[in-house]
Amino acid sequence: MKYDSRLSGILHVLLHMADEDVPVTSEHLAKAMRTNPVVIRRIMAGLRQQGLVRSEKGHGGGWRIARDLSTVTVRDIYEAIGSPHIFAIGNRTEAPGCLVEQSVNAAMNDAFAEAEVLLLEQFGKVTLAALSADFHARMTQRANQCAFEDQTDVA
Amino acid sequence: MKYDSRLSGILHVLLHMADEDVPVTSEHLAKAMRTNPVVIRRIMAGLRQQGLVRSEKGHGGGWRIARDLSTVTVRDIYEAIGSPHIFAIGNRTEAPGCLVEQSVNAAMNDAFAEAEVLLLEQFGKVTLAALSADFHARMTQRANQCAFEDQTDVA
DNA sequence: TTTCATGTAACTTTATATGTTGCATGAGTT
DNA sequence: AACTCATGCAACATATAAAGTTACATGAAA
Repeated sequence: MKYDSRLSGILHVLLHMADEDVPVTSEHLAKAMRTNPVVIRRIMAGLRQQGLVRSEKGHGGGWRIARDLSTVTVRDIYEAIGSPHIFAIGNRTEAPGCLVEQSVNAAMNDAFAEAEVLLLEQFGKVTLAALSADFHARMTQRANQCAFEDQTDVA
Repeated sequence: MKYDSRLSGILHVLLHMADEDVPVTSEHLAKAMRTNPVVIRRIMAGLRQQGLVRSEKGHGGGWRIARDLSTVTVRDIYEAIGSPHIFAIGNRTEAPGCLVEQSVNAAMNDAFAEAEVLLLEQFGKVTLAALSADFHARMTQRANQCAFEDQTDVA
């Protein structure tokens, strides 16, 4: 199955950025995430529009987080990237005139709607600050690996 | 966006079948759903393994529902087709050694897990009998169109 | 003015759900 | 027995969207 990994990818990138005092380049982030700099820019472009990150060109340029981590939730990020569809299994829409289809869709939509509400509530409870704290807790536990710089080789 | 429409497609097909006393051919179902008979057979093959439907070859053959509609829930169907992934947005798994990734995944997985439980609970409450009843209620309301046979032209 | 980094459009690749063809198998009909 | 109809199934083709890539323009710092 194929996933739209933008959300977790973005969270990943933001947490890496949060641990840097200087702007981080797309290339650096791309290496850490084993992807392409352009993909990073594409992801970040949307977030910049929402004021979540800033970009700087030229020497010493790169990406910086624009807001306090404690004021941004996973839900904010989700909405900043355009609230993509959450579910992989959806309703057929090919025969909207069919009453059977309408009955099925009605039942399914109710279920999906409730699950979506719950999921977004959960997302709303998780701040980037909390994620960062969790990450640092893991870091001290296993003081061995990771940290952003290592990602070039490891991640 | 692209959906895995198997679940709603199957529900659709089953409800159509439920309204027929004789076996329904793959070709008939395919026309009703504007798809290919082979696609129908592919879908139904899994359900037959679970004992939800029966198939008969040759003259007068086709598909028949094997169980009482009131004993089958949407959740049963979902599980019968192999419990496909529910969410379109998932976790990256490309850097499992990265602690940032682990933190992100942990938080996301919790949220997803809760939403999944809720969704499946909802699915478990909806029987095929209930869906069928809802369909028939719509039928009597708008007595004009639909019914299975019409699907050849309309649906 | 050279270097470095983002900005963006256009294109390519890849994954996968879906659609299609062809033929084998088995059940009923004539 | 021969014929027709339907499923069973493998193999191949198509469509679509995410992800990756290339190329070049723009702007900032050295």
